Amino acid sequence: MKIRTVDISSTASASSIVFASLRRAIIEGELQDGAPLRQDAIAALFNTSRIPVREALSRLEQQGLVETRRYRGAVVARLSAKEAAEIFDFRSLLESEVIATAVPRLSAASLLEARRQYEAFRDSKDPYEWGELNRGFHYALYRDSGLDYHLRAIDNALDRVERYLRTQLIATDGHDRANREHLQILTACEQGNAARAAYLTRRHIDGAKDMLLEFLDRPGSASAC
Amino acid sequence: MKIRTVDISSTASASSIVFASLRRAIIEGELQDGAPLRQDAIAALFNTSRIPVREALSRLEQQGLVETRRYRGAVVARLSAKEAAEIFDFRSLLESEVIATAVPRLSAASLLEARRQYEAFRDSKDPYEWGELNRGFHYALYRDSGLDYHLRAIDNALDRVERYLRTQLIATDGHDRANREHLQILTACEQGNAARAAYLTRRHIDGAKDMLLEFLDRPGSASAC
DNA sequence: CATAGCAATATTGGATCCAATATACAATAA
DNA sequence: TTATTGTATATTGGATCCAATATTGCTATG
Repeated sequence: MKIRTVDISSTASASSIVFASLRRAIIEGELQDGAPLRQDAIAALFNTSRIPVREALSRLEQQGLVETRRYRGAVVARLSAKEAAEIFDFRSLLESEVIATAVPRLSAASLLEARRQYEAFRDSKDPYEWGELNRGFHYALYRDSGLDYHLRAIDNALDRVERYLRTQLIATDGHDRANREHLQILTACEQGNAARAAYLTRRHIDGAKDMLLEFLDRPGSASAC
Repeated sequence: MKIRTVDISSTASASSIVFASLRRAIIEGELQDGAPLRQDAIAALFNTSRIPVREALSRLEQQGLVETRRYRGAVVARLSAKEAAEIFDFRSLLESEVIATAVPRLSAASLLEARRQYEAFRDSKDPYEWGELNRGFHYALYRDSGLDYHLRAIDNALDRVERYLRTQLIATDGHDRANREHLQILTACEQGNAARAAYLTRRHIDGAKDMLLEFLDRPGSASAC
């Protein structure tokens, strides 16, 4: 049959919808650090009961995006400069490895997709799109590595720091710089130079870390965004 | 006051007890691959309702230890040889980095603890202790790195493969080999040789991966343990 | 006899209700 | 007035109940 099908058994449950929405709200910075997450309030927002909310919160906690204290509720997880720095180091290590694995296997389709995402990121003026577009660019260059477990770990790590990354991109010339570096990485990939792609990726992330830390140190930038 | 106190606010909730117990049962291989996890049955075991069980299951799913299909329930997550291999590569990358960071900061207490754990692992005859003792040894050498995020990722990765590791340790001379390698790593750490500790750790994990894959390929060993 | 259709059962997802705990605030005593 | 105690309210954790879906087994029909 030639009809477009949907796997109904995998339609979203209430708890997965709440989970996805809260996750997005947190990584986009809409819910600020330390903001309390009241089960009742969230349940009311989604017109559901507290049960799916609690399930979503426990998943978010497992992922490190919220912190829960018994009988006191959940808050958006805070991130110290030290933790942020560590997560950037984590990404640097993993992403350079992943791209080195991917480059020899890169399909033409993935390269094309990467270029498309590169241009979309370059041309976007909306900081709230940057997170997705940035992920799209890097993911296009990573996916042919076949390292799914690594990719999930990278995604989780990005979830933790994305909002800080955005504030830094907004407040500095980070967007221009990211564009230049993306183009370099893309070029290395197109040339099949895995070592160079890995090196550039490492520098890309290390540089972002340094800029972020410098930015966080700057007085008055603590609670930006 | 001189009374022995307990932080009551951090006593365990039902769901966290169920979570910890199920996690242990899975990583120890007591619950086999693909085994169904019936909410009712588990709730009865713990003399509780299904609510904490569901929360525990959703946390375990987030961690990749169980797979859930809507309205069909949860099963212990299966692990293909390919995924297992990737997780070993993941550990290899992270653990060598972490130990390299830790070595220059290793305290005497941590070295002593590592030696204690090394001996306990060496002298243990009970394969079901090996997992904990192995973690104890490595963790003692990692903890001074201060890389908590990395350590959590390593723990999660180990959770996924520990039961396969044990079957392989039992069925081959893996325990002896691990002991020899542990001693080498420990010695390098005591000598403050970070690069060598990292190199040995990488080889330790890569070697375990190779032995496991070879073991899994061997006909008839598929559903061992 | 094999198979489609249907009913009965099992199981999960979610809603509502109750108990345990924390927080805010008023009352009281030094 | 200020610290302390008691109380009311808010909030979470868990139990029970109901609805939605999957699975199983039976029946009827070709």
